[in-house]
Amino acid sequence: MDTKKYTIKKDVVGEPERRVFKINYERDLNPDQLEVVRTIDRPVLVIAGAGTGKTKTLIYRVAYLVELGGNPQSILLLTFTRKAANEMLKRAAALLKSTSAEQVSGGTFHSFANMTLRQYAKVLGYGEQFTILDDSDAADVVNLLRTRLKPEKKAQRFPKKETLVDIYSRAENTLTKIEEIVFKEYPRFIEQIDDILSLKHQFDDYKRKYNLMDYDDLLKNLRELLGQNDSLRKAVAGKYSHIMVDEFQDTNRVQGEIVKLLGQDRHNVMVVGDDAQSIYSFRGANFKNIFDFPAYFPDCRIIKLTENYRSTQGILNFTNKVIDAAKEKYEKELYSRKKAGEKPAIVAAETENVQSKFVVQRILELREAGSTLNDIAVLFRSSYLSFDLEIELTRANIPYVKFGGMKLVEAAHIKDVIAFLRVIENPQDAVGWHRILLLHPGIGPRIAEKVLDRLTRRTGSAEMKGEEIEGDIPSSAHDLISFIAGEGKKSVQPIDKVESVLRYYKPLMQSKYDDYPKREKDLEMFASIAERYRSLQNFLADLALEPPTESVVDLGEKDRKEEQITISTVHSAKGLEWNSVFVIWALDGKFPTMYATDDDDALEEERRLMYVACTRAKENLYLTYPVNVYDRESGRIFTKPSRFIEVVQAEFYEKWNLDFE
DNA sequence: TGAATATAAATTTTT
DNA sequence: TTTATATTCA
Repeated sequence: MDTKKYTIKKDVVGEPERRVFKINYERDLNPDQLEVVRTIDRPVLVIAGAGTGKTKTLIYRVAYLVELGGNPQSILLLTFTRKAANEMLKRAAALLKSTSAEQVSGGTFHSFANMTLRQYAKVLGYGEQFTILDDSDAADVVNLLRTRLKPEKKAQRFPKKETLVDIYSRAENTLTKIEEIVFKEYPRFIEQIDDILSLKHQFDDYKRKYNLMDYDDLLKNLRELLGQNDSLRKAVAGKYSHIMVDEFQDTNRVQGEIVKLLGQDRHNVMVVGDDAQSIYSFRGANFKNIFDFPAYFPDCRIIKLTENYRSTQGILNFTNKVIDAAKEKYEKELYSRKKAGEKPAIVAAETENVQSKFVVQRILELREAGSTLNDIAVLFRSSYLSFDLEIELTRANIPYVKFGGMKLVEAAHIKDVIAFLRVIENPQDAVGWHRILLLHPGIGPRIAEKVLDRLTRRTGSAEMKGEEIEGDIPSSAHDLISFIAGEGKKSVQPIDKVESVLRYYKPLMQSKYDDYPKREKDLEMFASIAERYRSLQNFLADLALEPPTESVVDLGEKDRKEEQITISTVHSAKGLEWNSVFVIWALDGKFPTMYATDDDDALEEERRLMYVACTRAKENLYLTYPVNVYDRESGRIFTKPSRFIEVVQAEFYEKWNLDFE
């Protein structure tokens, strides 16, 4: 009997002509975008300039895969922020007129790492109920260890705890040696390199001992997990038919490695990025990941998106010039078919307050002219630069949300409450213990450590009882210990535990802070967030990984106001757009910040930051700066506009001179 | 003498 | 708002 071999081609489902799609991809997308959407059988690198419909293309690709019959859960979307991920999923669902796109897997690298590690922590010798340390927690641990080291070292000045954490974090994220980081970035501490290194070891040991992971550990451990165990990597990566990574220029080397490992077997990775918008190198991001991608995946297709749908040609001419001066980049000149529009305006104000008044008045005029407040944003380099403006906005009754800067979970009183919860969840959490012990009158660092010492000796065994801690410690410490022990035993919803903690904490807070009524509102806010959770562990993980992004001041009042302008740091404005954008403090010394002016790489990053800021604008762009600023720190007077504006020829902008009535 | 509290100084950007 | 230093208290 004859047998004949007959093969069904892999991409028969991929042939668009044969299927009827709900979405008309040819009509909605330009040829480049269409190619991105339809290239689903190999790695893809998309170089997408600002405003070129990057998000739209990603959404359409998700929709396309789902329409081809793909299971949404097997699509993994790694984005930079949860805000971005949610936004994307919502839009994809709307496009498909179904909710299936909401099932797409995804989140930030850190949350993905958290998810995976909770499952496989044991492989690495961790317990799966590990606690996540945020930056300031990590700094607290380092500080704890540092003070133990200190007594003999008092003569020399040793790096501050934040500096130490920064050094360690950079080393991890860029896969370089601590020695090298110190040598390059902090030469003044070279002599103390031995202490810095040994402290790092103690830090690592400590985290392991108490089952703690900081942000860097999440990534490092995920990479280790995928890199060292073939079958495990196949199990994790095998869950996904397609992997897409947004904002690839802002990934660091460890994240880059993770992407490689995930795509190693199936070559099913698509990454999107714009080297001109890389603004997170201070966190170890390396836009060279973009250049490395084709080297690692030689079969990848590179697609550039250069048609800009966001800004008028007038704004593009300006922003193209700003980025032109950059040293190393993928060449691409953005163009737009929108009308020429107004040229960007550069406005010199006499003082900071005049600058604020100008912005306020202009906002009111734009509103008169029919713009909604939601279409207006004010951007700045550093969060403190908006203080004066905020006062003027309030005075003029213009509602606003602020992004960037201090977040709810960073406020001291919220951190206190979180520390209580963490200790209840994980009694081994020494950092948490330390913090809540110090809240009690009569307990300072010394006594706190004494108590901790006795506690940790005990926690190895079953439960702890306040009475067992004998000796000369204040009765308030006994009260605290029995309170925690009591709460730990209860099996109730997270919100109930929060309520008990608040009852216990409020008197302490009132004696510690004079402005406690204001803080009580934050606590209520916090409790209402807790209500959404069914597990304390998830609640705490989310607080560390995906905290509410709005700043403290706005959270409570948010829902009252329908229309509001956005004020934001440039970093937090990434990926967003508005009709009218004000960039305030475009002053040399503030933007670029003077910390960057003697470092070429840092300066390049500042330039890209300015580029990101200006490309947020669709129609109106205003750059303002006060001309007479005395900087207390450096003792210098700043008078010149940002050097990034200075290089642009005068024909590409208008200069406005302010006059008074 | 050691430890808690009062006082003074300083502050980029974020998962 | 937090962190290093000076001062006061036990």
